[in-house]
Amino acid sequence: MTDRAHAGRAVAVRRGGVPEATVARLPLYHRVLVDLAESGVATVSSDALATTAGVNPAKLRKDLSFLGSYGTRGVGYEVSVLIEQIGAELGISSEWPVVIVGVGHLGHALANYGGFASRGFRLVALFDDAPQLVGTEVAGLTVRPFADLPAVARADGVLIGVVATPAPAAQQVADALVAAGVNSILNFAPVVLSVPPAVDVRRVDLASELQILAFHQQRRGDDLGQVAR
Amino acid sequence: MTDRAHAGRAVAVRRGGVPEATVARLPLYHRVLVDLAESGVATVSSDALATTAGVNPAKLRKDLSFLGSYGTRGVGYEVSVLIEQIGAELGISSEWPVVIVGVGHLGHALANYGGFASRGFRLVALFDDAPQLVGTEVAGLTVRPFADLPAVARADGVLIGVVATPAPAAQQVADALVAAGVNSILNFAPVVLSVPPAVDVRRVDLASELQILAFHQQRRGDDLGQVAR
DNA sequence: GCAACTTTGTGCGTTCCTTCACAAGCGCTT
DNA sequence: AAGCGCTTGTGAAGGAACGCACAAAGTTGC
Repeated sequence: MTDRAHAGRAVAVRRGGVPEATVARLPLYHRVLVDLAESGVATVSSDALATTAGVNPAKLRKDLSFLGSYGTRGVGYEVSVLIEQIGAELGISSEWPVVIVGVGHLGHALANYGGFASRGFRLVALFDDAPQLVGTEVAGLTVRPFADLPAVARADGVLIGVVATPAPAAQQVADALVAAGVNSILNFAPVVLSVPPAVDVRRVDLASELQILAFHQQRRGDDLGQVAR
Repeated sequence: MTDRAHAGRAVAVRRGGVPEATVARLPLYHRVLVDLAESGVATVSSDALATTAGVNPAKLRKDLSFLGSYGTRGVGYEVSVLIEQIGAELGISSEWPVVIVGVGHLGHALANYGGFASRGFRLVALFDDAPQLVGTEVAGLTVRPFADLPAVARADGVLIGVVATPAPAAQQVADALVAAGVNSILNFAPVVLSVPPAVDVRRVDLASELQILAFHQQRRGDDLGQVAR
């Protein structure tokens, strides 16, 4: 999973010491809960919520227990309360300024992704150096040349950046992001970024995901003595 | 019934028993190794490879040991051998036919992703029901109406599908994929898909990834006594 | 006010994963 | 051919995560 050993020893169950595995599931719970709320559901049991989210009920309860005790025995959880508590834990209350670098198809897709605001993010700028893109408007923002990054980053206090460039450009983009004070990077380029230890990088890679699926698929096939056609 | 039944524990580490955590890292190693090979590197030590991939050297060696013993003590690993062995384990040798449903910006980005062929995948069809898209050519393929899915899936033996539609359409797309014999789904839509137990779904969600980053960012800020924003 | 019922919160055993540390093995040098 | 330096492969220890199972705690109905 993640071997981002944050602070090394801080993982102990201190105040706010939510296990990494739990953190990774909180956004999922949040999403499911918001959907429930929109469907008019006011209260939900751990069993029902766990089924919807596709996890084990006991695991769900334990995850939620790290945030505090917000359930009512015999009844369940109030959806709105959970949404608020998970949101608080994830920092949705504050509004994180985010920049996207690279406005190809992927950058477009990300920029037009509707869920930024409702999840605590504000897209503040799009960068790309392609002349035919600079100056055009995408998702209500004007695409700016990458050279503008430092100014924007400092002006808006940007700490989170998304790399959606082709692989060859990714490393130097990351370097520039780090130099501009960004220390959380979401990397969609199929390369391993080299950054200072203080910078947190998450990598999202289509091919890796497909290969993991293919591995399981292959194993299933082997078990049945079948051959992938 | 399987080896698992009459084997206490050792067999779990035997042929085909690669731990899930290791499987998730193999594509990363593969990618790094291919990059090394293209740079003309012929041999690499676990330390060097681990540094490049950003993992612990011992973990890397243990991961590789599940595939067999392909290193030379005192020297390291031959890059080409590792690429081949990891490829074999991941099923890169065979060529998995893949379909993408949804040809918006994200679908475009995925379709134009160059790494399919080199990683054992062959993109066989793109589906979208938008009239202005059907019939157009994307990434060398003609976009087809979603109704064509069953025919294509059976003709090509498609077992892996990518959902790149907006959230509201995702569930029914998934249902159709399953009905057409697809049992590995990569889901980019921000919803939890409900599928039969035999179907393997992996979810890739921009917002979740950002929220995990934000959580760590927030925790770092808290540690320093800072306030977000 | 009490009993029956429901659901949470969690202690505990189990499994999985990670990391350390070192013996075994290989090539190079002398 | 023997010793030296380097790197792999892995035993073992320590953590982290999972999930069962149940007591605690609340609600509902009478």
